[in-house]
Amino acid sequence: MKLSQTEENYLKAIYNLAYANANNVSTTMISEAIKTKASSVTDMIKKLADKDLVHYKKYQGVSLTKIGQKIAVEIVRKHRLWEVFLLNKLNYNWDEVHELAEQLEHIKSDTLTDKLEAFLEFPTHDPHGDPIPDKEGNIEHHKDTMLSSVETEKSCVVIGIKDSSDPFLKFLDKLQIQLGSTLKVISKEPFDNSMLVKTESASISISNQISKNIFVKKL
Amino acid sequence: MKLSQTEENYLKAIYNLAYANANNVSTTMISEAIKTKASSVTDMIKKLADKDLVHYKKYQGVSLTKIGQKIAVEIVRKHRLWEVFLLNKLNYNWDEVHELAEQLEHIKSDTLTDKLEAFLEFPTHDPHGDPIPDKEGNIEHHKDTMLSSVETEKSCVVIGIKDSSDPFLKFLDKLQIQLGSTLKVISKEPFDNSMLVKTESASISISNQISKNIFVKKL
DNA sequence: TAAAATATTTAGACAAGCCTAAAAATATAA
DNA sequence: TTATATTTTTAGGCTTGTCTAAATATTTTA
Ligand SMILES: [Mn+2]
Ligand SMILES: [Mn+2]
Ligand SMILES: [Mn+2]
Ligand SMILES: [Mn+2]
Repeated sequence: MKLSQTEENYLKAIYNLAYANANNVSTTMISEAIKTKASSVTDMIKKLADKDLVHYKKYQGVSLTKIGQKIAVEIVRKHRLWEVFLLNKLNYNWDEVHELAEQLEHIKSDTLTDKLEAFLEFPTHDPHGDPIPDKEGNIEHHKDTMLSSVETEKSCVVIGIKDSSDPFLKFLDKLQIQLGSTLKVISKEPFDNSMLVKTESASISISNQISKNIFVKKL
Repeated sequence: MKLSQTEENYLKAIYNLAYANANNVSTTMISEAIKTKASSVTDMIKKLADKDLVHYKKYQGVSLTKIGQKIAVEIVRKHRLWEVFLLNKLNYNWDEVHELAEQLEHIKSDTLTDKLEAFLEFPTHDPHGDPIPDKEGNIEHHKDTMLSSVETEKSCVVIGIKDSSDPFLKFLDKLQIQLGSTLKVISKEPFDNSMLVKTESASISISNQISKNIFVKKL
């Protein structure tokens, strides 16, 4: 099945939204993710349903079919591998790779992805800590431990970023927080759920908004 | 100026045709290169002329403007750098890289091409011996010595392939002729302009059709 | 140089993907 | 349980890039 870039982008958006929200994905959610109007989404959903890539009942939202899921995961795999390439080989920063990967993920080839993966020596995670699906589409998801749920006095290691938008990544750079950073929670403020955290280089106050977006592994 | 992939492909086609033919490029030639109908070409030519990328007078064919030329060379640069990447880093063969580079050349970024070039350690030629334009668009063209014009008893080194289509490249593989191969012309057949050539591994008869498509440097 | 052949352009149509405005369905609130 | 608000779909239209068929210009041939 040969899909257009646009169709691929819809599938990926539905995949990501379904993963973050479990249930059926609404027209409006997709329209926000893709930055188009809801009416355009309805049009596309019908096309995808005709191709058996999504389950669709009018007014009830969509979910991916087996095939749709498979294709979406392939795109995610390509996206994340290209991100690794851009960071490791071309020396981009982690806040620059996403936009380029959005383009590169649509390159069509039967062999490219696997060759790229081998060249990168089979990375397991992308620059934002997201897991890279294997050739067969298997993917090892994060356990959902967020920094916000770490107890006072406990230490943890940063293993992923939930919101990997440009500004957030740049902000983390300023705090000198990166994948692999060890953080110790000094104290928590019940008032606003902010926490005082000791990084390798400083003690900083982190709002709940931020600590809810950092995946960690407790030590 | 943000161009569509299609517009970029037209500019590149015009560039290549103009380079191979010197004068104005005809509608039909473009339609054959792009594999579309002449009427579609006329439409696109008008659009490109409106954007000042080509000079166009009805029925007189087109030529690139300064800006059009600049953009075309940038695309050629990207195409050839990606071909080097695919061959050197991902271990593709020289007959497989072109199709993928056709896609990769359209990736948009202010920084990607230069970073890729640096990563590849500033290659000067692509896998088919074609010169890679530099950042400023300067390009060192082949001197046009073809194998067909080498005299009997003289030796030469293969430095480029004029027709770098799949089947021709595969054929050269079979003959064990590659970039850098040393060839010695044993004899020439005036009858059909074929030649007997000694390669590193064998003596082979080469038709004029073939010897006209191999760039060489005389020794 | 006139007729025939070929090349190019125009006219009208279509699919993909998007939009706005309006209608219909669903969800929320009184 | 109605009334109101929100979401989703439909209807109709636009742009890009393509096509076929027909008209027009240029080139070749006689
Ligand atoms: Mn990304
Ligand atoms: Mn990522
Ligand atoms: Mn090529
Ligand atoms: Mn090439």
